Amino acid sequence: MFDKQTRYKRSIVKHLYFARELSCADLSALTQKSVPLTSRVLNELIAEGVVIEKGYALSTGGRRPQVFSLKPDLMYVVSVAMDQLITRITLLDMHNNYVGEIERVELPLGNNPEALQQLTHHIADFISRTAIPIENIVGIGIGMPGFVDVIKGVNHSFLKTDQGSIVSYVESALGIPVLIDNDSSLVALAEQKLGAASDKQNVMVLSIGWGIGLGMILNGTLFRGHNGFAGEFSHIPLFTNNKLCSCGKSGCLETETSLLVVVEKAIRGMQEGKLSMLQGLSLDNVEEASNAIMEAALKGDRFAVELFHETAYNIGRGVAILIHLLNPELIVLSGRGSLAGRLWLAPIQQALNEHCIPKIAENTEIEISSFGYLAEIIGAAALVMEHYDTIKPISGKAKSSLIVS
Amino acid sequence: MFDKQTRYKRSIVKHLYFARELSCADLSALTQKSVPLTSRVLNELIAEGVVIEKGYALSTGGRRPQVFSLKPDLMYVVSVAMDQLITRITLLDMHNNYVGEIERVELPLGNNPEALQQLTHHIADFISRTAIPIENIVGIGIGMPGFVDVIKGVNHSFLKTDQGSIVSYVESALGIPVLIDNDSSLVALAEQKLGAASDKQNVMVLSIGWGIGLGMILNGTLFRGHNGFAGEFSHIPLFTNNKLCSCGKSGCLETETSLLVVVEKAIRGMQEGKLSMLQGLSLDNVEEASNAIMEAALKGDRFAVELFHETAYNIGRGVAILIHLLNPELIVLSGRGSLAGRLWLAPIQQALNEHCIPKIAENTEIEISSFGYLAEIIGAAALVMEHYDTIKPISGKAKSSLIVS
DNA sequence: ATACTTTATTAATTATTTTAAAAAGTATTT
DNA sequence: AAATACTTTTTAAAATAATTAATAAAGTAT
Repeated sequence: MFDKQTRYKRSIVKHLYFARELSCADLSALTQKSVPLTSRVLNELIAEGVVIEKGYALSTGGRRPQVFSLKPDLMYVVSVAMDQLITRITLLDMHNNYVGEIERVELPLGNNPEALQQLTHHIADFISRTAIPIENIVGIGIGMPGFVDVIKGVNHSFLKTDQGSIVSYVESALGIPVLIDNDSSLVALAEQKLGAASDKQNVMVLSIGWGIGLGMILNGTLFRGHNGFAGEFSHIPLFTNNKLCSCGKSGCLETETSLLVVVEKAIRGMQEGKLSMLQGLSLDNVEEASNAIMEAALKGDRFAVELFHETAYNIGRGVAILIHLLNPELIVLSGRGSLAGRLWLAPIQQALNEHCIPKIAENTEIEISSFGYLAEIIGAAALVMEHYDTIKPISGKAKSSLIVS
Repeated sequence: MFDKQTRYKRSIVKHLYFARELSCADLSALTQKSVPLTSRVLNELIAEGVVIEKGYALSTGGRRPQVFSLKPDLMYVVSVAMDQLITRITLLDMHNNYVGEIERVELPLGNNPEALQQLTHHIADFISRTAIPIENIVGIGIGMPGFVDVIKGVNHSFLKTDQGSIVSYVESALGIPVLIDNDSSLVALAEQKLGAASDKQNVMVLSIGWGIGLGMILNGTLFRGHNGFAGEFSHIPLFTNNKLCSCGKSGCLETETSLLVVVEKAIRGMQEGKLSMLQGLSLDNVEEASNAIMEAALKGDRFAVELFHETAYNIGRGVAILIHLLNPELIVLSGRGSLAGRLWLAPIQQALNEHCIPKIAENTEIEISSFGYLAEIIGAAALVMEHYDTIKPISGKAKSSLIVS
C-alpha cells in the first residue's frame, strides 16, 4: 500500500489519535522503533502541519519530555451509525470532538432496495453542508446491523447491491475511503480504543439494545472469526422456551433478553394490572417506551426493576458461558441499554455465582460503559483511524458529483 | 532475549521444523524478510551444520528452487504428556520422529505432594538413558491437565510447589529450558502446526478423553485468555440434569459427554440387560473399557453405536454455541476418543442443523484428527519449537546432577 | 554539590532492502 | 525443432533505512 516510511508516519498519527498526547519516547516504545527514527518522523509531521507541540509533561525523574498532539482541525472523520430504522451521521475532528450536531435521518433497512443509494445521498448531503474540503476527510466509517463481511465490504443482511460492494459503491460516489463494520463490533472497538476496555487485552463488550450484541477483544484485537460473523451471542441456544426467534430457531438468548423483550414484558404486565408509575407504553414507539422504563427503574419503581432483574439474570447465564470459554478480564455493558447502569450488575453477578467456576470468574470484572448510545458513533470513527496506516487512498475524484461545495 | 540476527536465525529453524522442507523464497515470504537476507542466514546455518540442502524442487514455471531442511540428529526435544494417572515421555528429533520408544510411567497427580519431584526424576532418568548430550536437547515440553498458567509456569490444580514454579523447578534441576501447557491446548497446537488445522486461522480443537477439552486457534494463534484458563468447554452450563460435576456445579457439559460418561452408560446398560457384544466392562479399567466400546461400535454393535450417538449429539449442542460465538472455519475432533472416528460426525452435524443459524454453520467444516492419542505428545514438542526463537537458554549447568551420562 | 534519571540530538555503524543481472527453467511461436 | 518470450530463483553490488553509541540537556534525589 504505502512505503515503509509513510506507513510509519501514519502509524504515529494513529497512535496520537487514540492517545491524544504522547511523547517521543512513548511513541518509540509503542511502535517498537528507535527514538532517533521516531524523532525524525515527528519533525517531518510538524513541518507538514499534522502534528503540534503541546509543551512539556511532568518529569518522571529526568528531563521533561516534549508532548506531541495532532492538529485537531486539519483532518476529519465522518462517522455513520445505523440501526434498522434510524441512521446517525456526524463529523469528528482529530481530538474526537463533534463538529456541529449529530444528524438523525430515518432510513429503514428492512425490505428497502434503495437503502444504499439513500445512505450515500444522505452522507454526501451531510458532507457538503459541513463545508469541509473532501481532501481533509480521512475516511468514512459506517456501522450497521447484520452479517457484515468487513474484508469484502458487503452486508449479507441489509444494503444489498447488484454488483460490487457497499464500500466500493460509496467510495466511488464520494471519492473518500470507506470502512464498514457490524454495529456491535464498533461498540467494542470504541470501548477498547477510548473507553472502559482501553489497555485491556481480553474483553467482552455487550451492547444492549433492541437485540443484544457482542464484540470480542481477544489478545488486544477485535475478533471477527472466519467470515466476520463471530459474536452471535444473541442466537446461542440457551432456552427451551419454544419462543420463535427472528433467526428462525427457538430458544435463542435473544428471545429472553433485550430492551425489546423488556418493553414487551412491561406492556404485558401493565395489561395484567401490575402496579407501576409507568403508563401509556406502546410498541409503536419502543425508543420512548424503553427510555421510560429505564427512568422508572432508576427511580426505584418496583415493577420496572423486576423487569430488569429477570432480563439481566438471563444475560448472566450467557455471560457465564463467555467467561468459561474465553476467560476475559473484563465484561463491559454498553449500548443504549447501559443507561440503566447499575440495574444490570447485581442479577448478572448472581447468575455468575451460580453458573461459573469461581477460580475463573473471580478474574473477571464487570463494568458499565460511559458511552451509552454514543458508543457506535465513536466506534465508527475509531474504525477509520484504526486503519489509517493501511487505508487505500481513492484514486481520482468522485465519479458522481453528489457533493456540491 | 537474543539479538535480532540470532532471532531471525532461530525463526528460520522454527519454520523449517514445522514445514520440514522449504525453499529460500518460501522462507522469505513466511518471515517477511528479503531474499538476500534469508539466503545469507541460510548459508550461515548450513555452515553451522544445522541446516542441510535437500536438492531441487519441481519448477513452478521458472528456475527450480533449492530445498532446505533441518539436520534431524543435531537437536532433539523431550516431550512429556501427562494425564491424571499416566505420564508418557519421549524424545523427538528435528523431523518429528521418535528416537526409541514412548515411555509410560504411572504418576498419579491427585493428592500427591511429591508429583513434581517424581516427574523431574522420571524425565532425568529418561534423558540419561537416551544418551543424548544435554547440549543437544533444545527443550522439554510438558502437557498436563488442570488450570495451567503458561506465563508464570504454574498449575493451579496439580503439581503444586512451595516456592517458585514448575518450570523453574525442572529447569534448575535438569539445566534444560522447560515449557508447560494445558493438555487440551497442546492437542490444539499439534493440530494447528502439523495436523488437520494447518494453515487455518480459526479452528476449534476438541479433545475427547476422560473429560472433554477445547483448544482454540483464533487468528492463527492458540488462544489462552486473560489467565490462561480459556477453553473450559466442559464446564459450560448446558443441562438442567442435576448431575453433580467434578467442578462442584451441576449441569456442566461434562456431566453428559466424555468417554467416561460413555463407559458409565455402557455399564448401566449392560446391567439392565441390553443386547450387545460387549461384556465384562468395569470402571476399574476405563481405558480398556472405552477401547472395547469404540471397537464394538466401529464393528456395528447397535448398543455401542447408540451410546456414541447420544454423547455426540450433546457435544453438538456445545459446538453450536462455539460456532455462533467464534465463527470457526473448522472443528477438529482429536484426543483418544477420536479413534471412534466417523461415529461422532452424524449426531454432531444433526445438532448443528437444529441449533445453528445456517448462514454461519455452512462455513464450518468438521474433521476427525489422525493423531488420536499421540496428539498431546506431538503438541508438547511443538510447544518447545514454537518458542525456539524466544526461548531463554538456561544459565550454567544443572544444579543437581540428576543426569548421569 | 554530587550522583543518578530521563529525554533529545548528532554522528557512526550496522542491518536490510532495492536494484540489477545471471542462471535455470517453462510456454509459445515460427 | 529452434528461437523467443516469459517465470522463478539465486547471487552480487549499490543504496537506503534504522539502530547503536556518544553526548548534551534538563530534571530529581541524596
